[in-house]
Amino acid sequence: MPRPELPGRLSTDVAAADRQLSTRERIVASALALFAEQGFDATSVNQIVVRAGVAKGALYHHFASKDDLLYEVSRELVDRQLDGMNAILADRQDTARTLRELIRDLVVTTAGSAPAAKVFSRESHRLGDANQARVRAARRSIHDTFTDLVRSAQHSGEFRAVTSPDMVTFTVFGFINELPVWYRADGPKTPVQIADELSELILSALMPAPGQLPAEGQP
Amino acid sequence: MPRPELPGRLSTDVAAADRQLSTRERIVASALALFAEQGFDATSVNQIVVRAGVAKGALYHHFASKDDLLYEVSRELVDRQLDGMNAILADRQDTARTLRELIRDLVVTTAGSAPAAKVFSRESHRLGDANQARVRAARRSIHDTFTDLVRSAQHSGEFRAVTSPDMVTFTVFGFINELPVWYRADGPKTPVQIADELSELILSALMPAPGQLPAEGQP
DNA sequence: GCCTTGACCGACCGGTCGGTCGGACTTTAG
DNA sequence: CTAAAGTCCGACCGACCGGTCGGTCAAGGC
Repeated sequence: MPRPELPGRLSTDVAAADRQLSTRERIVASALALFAEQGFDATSVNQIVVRAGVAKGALYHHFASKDDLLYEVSRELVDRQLDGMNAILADRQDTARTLRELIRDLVVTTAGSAPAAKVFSRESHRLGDANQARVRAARRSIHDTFTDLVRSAQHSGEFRAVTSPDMVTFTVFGFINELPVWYRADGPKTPVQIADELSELILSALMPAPGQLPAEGQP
Repeated sequence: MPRPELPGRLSTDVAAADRQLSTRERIVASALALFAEQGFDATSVNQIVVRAGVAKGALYHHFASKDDLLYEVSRELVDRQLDGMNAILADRQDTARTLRELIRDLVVTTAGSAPAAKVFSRESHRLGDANQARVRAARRSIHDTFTDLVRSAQHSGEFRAVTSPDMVTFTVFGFINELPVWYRADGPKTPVQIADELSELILSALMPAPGQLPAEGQP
């Protein structure tokens, strides 16, 4: 009767940056990277645990299922977007400036979490019903807030009604969702520059005046 | 020794619309529908052949692999886009009008092939290297043509340089790629209306004048 | 010293997957 | 008529999948 090998700590070499992370965090980081590279379904839980340098049991000790792992990744991203939006909406300025800040935050957050954003836009439909509902609700509220902002500014005459408010929202979020596909951190433009160009494009269409933001210390 | 059942024509009830389609076309249609509903990886070749009302062997008689099926779906879509673009570019008008027509064709094509567009934007990265390269090249040429059009119009002064040309392209194609996610054929707007609103938004930002296209029969 | 607890290990399981293949039917050519 | 080519059938295969589970072990309370 062969005596089984004594189990012990694994000694796989995990990326140096992951050394200080907890087991749970290493699992999430591995999963995120692999989901972004290969897609959710094409990634096996074995690949995840090997990359994280843990055993399969560790994964299922921290998460109920592979789906839960996808939810964790999605939740982190959406929470970050939601927090940013609420912070900006908290100290409200004129609509044009608010819109600029909203776009800037969205672009910076998305660019900074490009893998998560890529995974989310590609795989969110693979979430289980309950998790999907939670994430979609948050997502929807972001969309609606954005649309309402444009709508009310068009009503008050601050913006021209070149198009319906939904089209503006779809345009902005279409851009945002596609960003992780082409954005490179070592590309020629910083996220802030990208955001400002997008704002300029949108506001040029929406502002009745030549489209320039009024000077900072306007009387 | 049990005598095996004699193989014969299947008598599954395929959707009436698919009756006149060839076996090959039925397979592609089934695959497309299932990929759009469930995703590429989550769809098994068994599901595809059952829905198409054929046996597995028929699928592998017409296609080398499941990947090939995804390629076929992608290729059809990209070819359609490419053809539309070339037709519009063939009888060249002023840039603004060309851009409008390009956007209109893109929106109409995408809305009309919403399942294929959805599958393509979600799963194109799962294509094998060779097929992926082919499709990406076609895609790239569409992007580049669009960008060049904007760039040259900005150079000549026909368009204002509110943003760099790439941002305009990313904005338009971000919108296009996201369209199959929210577009409903029974929604309040027709594809043409959607296209015209998008054109209006983009051109309002790009045109030096108030942003209105000059009246049709202008003196 | 002993017992509980939470973290983690890894062999193992039932089931499904993409893909194969020998053969049988149908159509076309001669 | 026969032969060859083209089309399609479906049982079968080995690999691999997500998930389970009996266990090990270090730390802390008593």
